Amino acid sequence: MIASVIVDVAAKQTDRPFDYLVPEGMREWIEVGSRVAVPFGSRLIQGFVVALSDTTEMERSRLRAVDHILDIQPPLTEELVRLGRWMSERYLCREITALTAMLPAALKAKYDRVLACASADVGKDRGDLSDRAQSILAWLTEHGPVSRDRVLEQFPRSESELKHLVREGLIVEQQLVKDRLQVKKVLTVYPPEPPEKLEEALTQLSARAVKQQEVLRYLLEHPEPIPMTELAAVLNTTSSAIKALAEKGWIAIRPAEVLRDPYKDRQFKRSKPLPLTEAQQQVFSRIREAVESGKRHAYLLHGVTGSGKTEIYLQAIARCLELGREAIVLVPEISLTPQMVERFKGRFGDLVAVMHSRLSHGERYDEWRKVQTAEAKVVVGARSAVFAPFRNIGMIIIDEEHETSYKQEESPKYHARDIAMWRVEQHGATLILGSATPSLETWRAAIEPLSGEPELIRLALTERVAGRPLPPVTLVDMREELHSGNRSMFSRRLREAIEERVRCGEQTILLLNRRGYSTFVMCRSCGHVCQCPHCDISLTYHRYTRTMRCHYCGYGEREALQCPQCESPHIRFFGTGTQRVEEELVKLYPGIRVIRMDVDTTTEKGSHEKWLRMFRERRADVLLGTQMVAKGLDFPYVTLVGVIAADSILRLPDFRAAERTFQLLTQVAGRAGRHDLPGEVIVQTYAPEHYSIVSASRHDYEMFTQRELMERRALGYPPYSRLILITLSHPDLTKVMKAGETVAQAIKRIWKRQWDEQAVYRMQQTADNELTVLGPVTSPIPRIKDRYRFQCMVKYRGDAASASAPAIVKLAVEEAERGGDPELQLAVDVDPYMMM
DNA sequence: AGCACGCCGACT
DNA sequence: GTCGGCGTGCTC
Repeated sequence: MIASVIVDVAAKQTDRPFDYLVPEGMREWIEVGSRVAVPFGSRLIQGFVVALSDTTEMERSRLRAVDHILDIQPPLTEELVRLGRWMSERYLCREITALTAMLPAALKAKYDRVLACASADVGKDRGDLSDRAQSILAWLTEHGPVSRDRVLEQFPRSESELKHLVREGLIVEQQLVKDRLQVKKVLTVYPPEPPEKLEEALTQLSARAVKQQEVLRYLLEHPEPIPMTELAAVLNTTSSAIKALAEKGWIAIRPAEVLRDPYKDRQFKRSKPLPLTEAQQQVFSRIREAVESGKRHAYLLHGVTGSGKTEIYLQAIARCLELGREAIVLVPEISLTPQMVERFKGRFGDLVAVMHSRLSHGERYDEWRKVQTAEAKVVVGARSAVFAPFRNIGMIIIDEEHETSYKQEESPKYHARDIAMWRVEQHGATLILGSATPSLETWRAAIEPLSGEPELIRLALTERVAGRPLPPVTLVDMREELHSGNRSMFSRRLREAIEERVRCGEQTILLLNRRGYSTFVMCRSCGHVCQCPHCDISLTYHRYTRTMRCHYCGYGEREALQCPQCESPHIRFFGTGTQRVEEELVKLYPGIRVIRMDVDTTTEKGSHEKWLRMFRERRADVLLGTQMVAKGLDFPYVTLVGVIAADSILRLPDFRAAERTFQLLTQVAGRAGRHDLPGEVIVQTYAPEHYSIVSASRHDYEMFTQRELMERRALGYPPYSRLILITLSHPDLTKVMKAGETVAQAIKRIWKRQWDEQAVYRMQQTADNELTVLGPVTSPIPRIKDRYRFQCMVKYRGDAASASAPAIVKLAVEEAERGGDPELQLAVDVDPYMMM
């Protein structure tokens, strides 16, 4: 039997399967998806089995054998292996990169080499060896098998000596492939078999050993193994009483493996399905029918904030579970709050596995294990949960479908929506994309299909549950504020509104868009802005450390006290950071209780939840923060939402800037007045007439979409085309420009060749096909870490172009790489979100 | 990506 | 004459 293996080396030359013999005894264990250790060159590395067969293209004598299998159960399914292949073609990444992205980090390989003396007397009478070699041998004899790194620590720079000793056969080297996984063990009490033996112990026990008697009686009644701390807790005693029994030999205490459960100490109130409104009911029956059909269906669930989408998800999942199938729910990282988890755990209890980045590696692995072993049937998680290794998926839900965090910005640069579409197809499952403000790509797929049937069917929820109205939105023109002499960042309107809430004990959420308004340091006398010497980016001011830092390369320097250019002392930081807003708030209303949530205050584990809990318990008047306060939060006493500067993203050089502005404003507006108290939203802006701001203030998605689609169509941007961004970087400016030119030319040439060759095929195409290359042009950040950056943008539309664009780009990039310049770096982003 | 192999200059 | 610098090419 031959196993084709994708090896754990993310390089172009090794990005293909390598064939290995499967030893006799391994045949019944090895599967497609198995993680194996294989010899590769002179080392032993990890790999994934992607195919099993009886044939190979290789000369059989040249094959080596699989060393061993690394898991009892394969971590990948056959479906996920195929998905990996597809991703590598679609996103132009290495196959191993795609496969690794599907697994918890705990399964990432760790390599270790262990050295030991070949025999005990090996160092004796070897006058031919160097002194150092002899002392290494002596040391190894004493310390036994030791990792190679440890030996090198003890004897620095002795690599060649070690190699020599191994070759001479004096030292044996063993290579290990391990994972980063730490299995958690707790001391567990094991009663004897049969437990009746304990009765004898009871008679022999001293009458004074009350606690020990209690322990025995408890174990007689509950003879299953129990963690020692838990036993001690139930009986209100300490481990010493239990240990005493173990010492007498009546019971055994052994460490046992446990799965970490990050939510084990929390009680989840069991919830029952809520009655649905008529609108909800209509939507639900459509989805239920789809799930019951067992065929692929895809829906856009377009519901205003507070329209009860989550309840529909819950009931649809319940139906899915009844049919014996599994469900995946994706939620943006930022809204994966305890509240959110509680809703799912409350309904489905232990059938739910939760996956998000705030879990430790171990916790994450254990949640993943629950899915793998089919102990869990529902996964609620952020982006990467779309790879949950289920075998019979009935439904995938992507909540807040428009969120940009579904796009991974590192390789593999996948979009969870694409992956979900692919998997739904494989499983004959139902896909639900939920949003109040669908992305334009999704909207168009539902409303304005390119040809024939729409890819998505739109289901709408236009009313909030219980008929609560959407809060009125007031736009405040900040230019007018300035003209009438108000130079503070708060308009009079917002100031009064906050004051009123504080007075009557209600709460306020304040949103500050930090992007585009970061705190740069500028000289007021000559206008000089402090910049990073390695990147073309202004430095960001950090108040507590009194430093200026570069967000791209980490460069930092002391705060400038005078202008480096004109030596004026009038240098200070600018921009509206959350800290400044907080300061001004406190100045305006002494004693006001403000919770500030931004990167600075939420890095610590659990701090995010801590702040939100504080706010929920009304121990603060104002919750002030960046984007993270805009999403998904639900606080009954919040009756005011203020947006400090609505248009800060609007000016970014990004064709999605208007869409992002609209989405953010709509989301944040939805935070007010979600319960019995009516809400109000105040939006401060310098562009009160911009359509994204006007339509958001009217809660009018269609008005926005209509206008925005017009703009996109006129400029040929997505969803009327698709993009591939190629970024090139090099320390040498001329070389990167030249490489960019090579790539652009190659793409044009290959496309033209295909076009000519496929003239017949083209005739059959109904949609017009087009593929153009923009650039090379300087990247929006022209230099990072002393490397110059250029980019080419490939823009294409039509079926034929869409089918071949990634492959064309791949060929072109390979052509540029063949130039052989090791300093040249190329990065490809298919369907990019960040144009930087 | 590692790692071995191999071919040239500076040392015991 | 050997050690060790890093350029080349391969890994089933």
